[in-house]
Amino acid sequence: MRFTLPPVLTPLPSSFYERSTLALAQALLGQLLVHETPEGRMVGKIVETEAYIGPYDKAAHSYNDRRTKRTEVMYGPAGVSYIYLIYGMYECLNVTASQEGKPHAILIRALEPIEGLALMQKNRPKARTLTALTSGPGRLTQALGITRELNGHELRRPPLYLAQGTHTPLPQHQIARGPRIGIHYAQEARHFPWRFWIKDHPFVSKVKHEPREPLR
DNA sequence: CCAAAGATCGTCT
DNA sequence: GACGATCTTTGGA
Repeated sequence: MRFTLPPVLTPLPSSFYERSTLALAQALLGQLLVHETPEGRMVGKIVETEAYIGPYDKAAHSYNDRRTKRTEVMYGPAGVSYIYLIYGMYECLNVTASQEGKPHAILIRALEPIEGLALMQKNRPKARTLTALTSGPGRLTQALGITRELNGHELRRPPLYLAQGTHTPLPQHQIARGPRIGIHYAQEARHFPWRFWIKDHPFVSKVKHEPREPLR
């Protein structure tokens, strides 16, 4: 580890979430996701996000006001976890956004591991490279041990919360944006540039990178 | 009740 | 680049 985090991290306040969904998707870049478990604390820096803006976004679970048991937390206040199972196998973590009644959410797509690397590896024995540990929405939840049990959790207290990153907010020139991943079915919405990532960051998912160091 | 599809990932060719 | 794993959610009969 290149640097050490303080033993106590302070959760971001609720005011952090009070901004437009697209602004929040960018503000989340560089912030820390913290999961405290009996086995230890794991911390990752958020490097990639995607916004889902319910009512008029065909890629969103809440499109066309599809209010169901699953999407219920999207309709609540901002700063709450929305965690669902995808493809019968992987959990995806979102942060709810916008005001109550507006079903917006931001998918966390990739992290850079900051603390608890050994525990993450234990949680994800299939990862053969360092980036395969947390680069992808299904990968990062597995690495940090985040499951649907934490759905609906307010992300301002243990065991799962967000904390301020060291160089945030990031300067605009370090932020890239483009179409979202894996939503080919969403017709016109698949072109919306609602995916954000830290430019040239090696942990961003689904892009060509330099060859990886093997992870033993 | 049943069928279909999915905000993914690892493995194999 | 293709394919299968795996199971919940959803919508329609």
